[in-house]
Amino acid sequence: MKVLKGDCLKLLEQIQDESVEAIYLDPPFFTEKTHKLKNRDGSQEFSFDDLWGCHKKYAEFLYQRLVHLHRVLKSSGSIFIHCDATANYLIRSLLNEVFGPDQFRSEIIWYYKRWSNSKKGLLPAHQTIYFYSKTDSFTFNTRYTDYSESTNVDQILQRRSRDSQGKTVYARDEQGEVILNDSKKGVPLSDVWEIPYLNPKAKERVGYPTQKPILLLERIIEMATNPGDLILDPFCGSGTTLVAAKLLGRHGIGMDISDDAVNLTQQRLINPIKTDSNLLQKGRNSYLTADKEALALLQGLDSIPVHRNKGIDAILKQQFNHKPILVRVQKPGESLLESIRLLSAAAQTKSSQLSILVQTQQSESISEQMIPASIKIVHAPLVQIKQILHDTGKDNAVS
Amino acid sequence: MKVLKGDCLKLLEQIQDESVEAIYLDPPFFTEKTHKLKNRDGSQEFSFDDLWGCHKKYAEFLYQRLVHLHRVLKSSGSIFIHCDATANYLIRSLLNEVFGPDQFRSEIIWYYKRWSNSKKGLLPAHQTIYFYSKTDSFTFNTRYTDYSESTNVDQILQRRSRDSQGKTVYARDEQGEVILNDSKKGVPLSDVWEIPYLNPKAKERVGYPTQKPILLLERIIEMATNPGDLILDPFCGSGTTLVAAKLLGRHGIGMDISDDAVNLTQQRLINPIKTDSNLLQKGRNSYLTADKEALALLQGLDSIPVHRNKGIDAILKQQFNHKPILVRVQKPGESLLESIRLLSAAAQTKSSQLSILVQTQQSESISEQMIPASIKIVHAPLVQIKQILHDTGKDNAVS
DNA sequence: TACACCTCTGAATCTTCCA
DNA sequence: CTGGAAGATTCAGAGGTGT
Repeated sequence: MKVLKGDCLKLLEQIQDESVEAIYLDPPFFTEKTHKLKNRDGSQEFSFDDLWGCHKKYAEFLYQRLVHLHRVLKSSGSIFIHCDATANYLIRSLLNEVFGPDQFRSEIIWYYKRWSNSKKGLLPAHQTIYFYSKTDSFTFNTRYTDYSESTNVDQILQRRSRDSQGKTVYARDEQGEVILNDSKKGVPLSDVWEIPYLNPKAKERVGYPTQKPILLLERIIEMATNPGDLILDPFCGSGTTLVAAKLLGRHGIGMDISDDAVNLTQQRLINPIKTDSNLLQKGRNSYLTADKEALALLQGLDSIPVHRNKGIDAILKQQFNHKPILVRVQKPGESLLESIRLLSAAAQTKSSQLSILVQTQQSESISEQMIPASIKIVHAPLVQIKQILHDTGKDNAVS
Repeated sequence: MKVLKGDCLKLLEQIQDESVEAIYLDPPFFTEKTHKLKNRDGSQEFSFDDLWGCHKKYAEFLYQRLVHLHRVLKSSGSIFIHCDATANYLIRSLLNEVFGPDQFRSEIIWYYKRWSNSKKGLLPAHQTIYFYSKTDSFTFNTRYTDYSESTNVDQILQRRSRDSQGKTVYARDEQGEVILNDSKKGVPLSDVWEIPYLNPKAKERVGYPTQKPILLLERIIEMATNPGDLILDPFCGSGTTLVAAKLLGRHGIGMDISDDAVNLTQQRLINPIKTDSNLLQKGRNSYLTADKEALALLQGLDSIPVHRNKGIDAILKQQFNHKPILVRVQKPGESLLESIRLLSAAAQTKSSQLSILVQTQQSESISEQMIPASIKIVHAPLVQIKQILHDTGKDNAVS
């Protein structure tokens, strides 16, 4: 691991041709003031130079460095450029210029959930990483994702058979459930990655403005290099790339023009802290306490699903007496009284004055007095249907 | 709804300045190959004339049209351009030129799950839509989504304030009790949208190469326009934009240079929109299909699921008078009477003497006489809950 | 007009508490 | 003591407000 201080343009001169397996960079973006619009009537002939406009300086800056980066890359090497939303199109053109359009591999979308704000418009929740290789024979380790994470993929993994008309259909067992394929290889990683944003509470955080999650870099490094390979980050900032490289047994060279960045990086390399994302490790589904079946019963209702809370499955968006309206769906094998108890407890802590319990199981009749006034009970279709069958059965003794 | 045949450059001249609220376009992509796709029965063939010799020619082609599109847009209007991965950076530059970089609103990422393992590298699974507005005061209807699974909604409901050190803490009243927030709407929609790719088997599919899911268009239209507004699609293709616009009560103008596209669009607009309507409703409830939704309501019932379009969703294993007991779940956007009619018809052919209808929508009260004796109606939780809210609202005039 | 400061916000962690 | 659930905390980014 080497961390060099200075402008990477100069520092790169010391790096040998074709010596680096992978490059990751998150170049600084110069925010320049907007340029004026020219004639919009379309009368004038279109010129490509216009597109560059005032960004010429920045383009030049990056272009020079990209040329060097291309030079030091091995023929099996790849480059990953992390882009600002305002500059990605610019960087893309430069990459096409330096690496060639044929060497474009992927436009990786890193997306995440984030705090919202009152912005008018869509909440920005992704960043772009361009992936180019130097030649067509580039190092690439295919990575598979767990297919169980996504229900859509489940469908793809369903076993197929032919129906009576000879059409391909999904195979189903006697219960009508789909049968899954045996293959457990998983789904090849796509170019859309959900990786949690570096959380405000994460210990991994070192306070650097554009700090990236180690998990993001790990994925890139594992994908494009093998252990022992050399990785270069010409704008290393807080040094996440090098930390990830070290954790994965790769070599690394970092460069930054700022003293602080270089110091920070060296410090982090001595004692790398990586917060294992609970979310990523266990998967989103591990948080779900309000199970799918329960929420399905509430479909169409204007409600907020509630997880991480045993007593309730949802809160209505509507309020009652300025207090939340809680909803619980009776769970299988749970007595009605137990349901009422759990819901009552939740209602108390949330000072709710109106709660709704969806009864899903037929039960012993319980006295009205055992139901708190603030709890209303509604019946799942199943319960009502069974009641109907029971009633008609009495009249009409045929099963 | 108007569908015009011809090059949109010419056709746009007929459109008044500042008369359109939103524009969606999916311009022909820059590819060397021609898009050709046979209709499923092989009878018809669609083709694009999208052989652009070089980038410059393509850029010029698009630039001229963008200038006109900018002109016809109202000052509160927005434009959405659907981009191919190979051309998005180019289109982005053109938009900056014509609309101005300050009018960039979002880079929308539409992603979907796919299955393929043929390629070395990452599986492409997204497309980009650029969202620019004409001015800063653009029409925008915020849409809300669920909170993340890892979010403790319970906490979100509590009001917060700052303590003496300026740290954020929960607000408490004099008794030390937490103060609750007003009702929450959820999280504003982000710029990353997961929308399933058009299933090759979907009925929606009409055989046009780049057809987009109607759900995608629905989201854009609802976001950027209000009912009665005018929407323009200068490369309307199979007409999904216009269909979505019509279903949402907006006006629309479509243009396409191909006879096939214009005919197809007109056909889709004239034809009963029922299929589209169903699909539109289907998409509204995140990822559950109408089938699954219906089954969810019937969970735990000892029944045999039945394929759709036969008036029924399930047949109970139990019988009544040695005849099957049929179950139908009222579909979104379907009136109760319509449901009864469909179920009755099915009951007749199956000579069922007892059928059950699960009412999922609140409805006008209908007289008992309109319900055949053999049909029993049960209520989905949603209906019962709305009734409770209605009743308590009357007693307790606080929302 | 320009700018500093305050307010509001949701994700996902960290911390505490309880059985 | 331990594991897990419930509760608390932090940050960044946009808008609003006041000087």
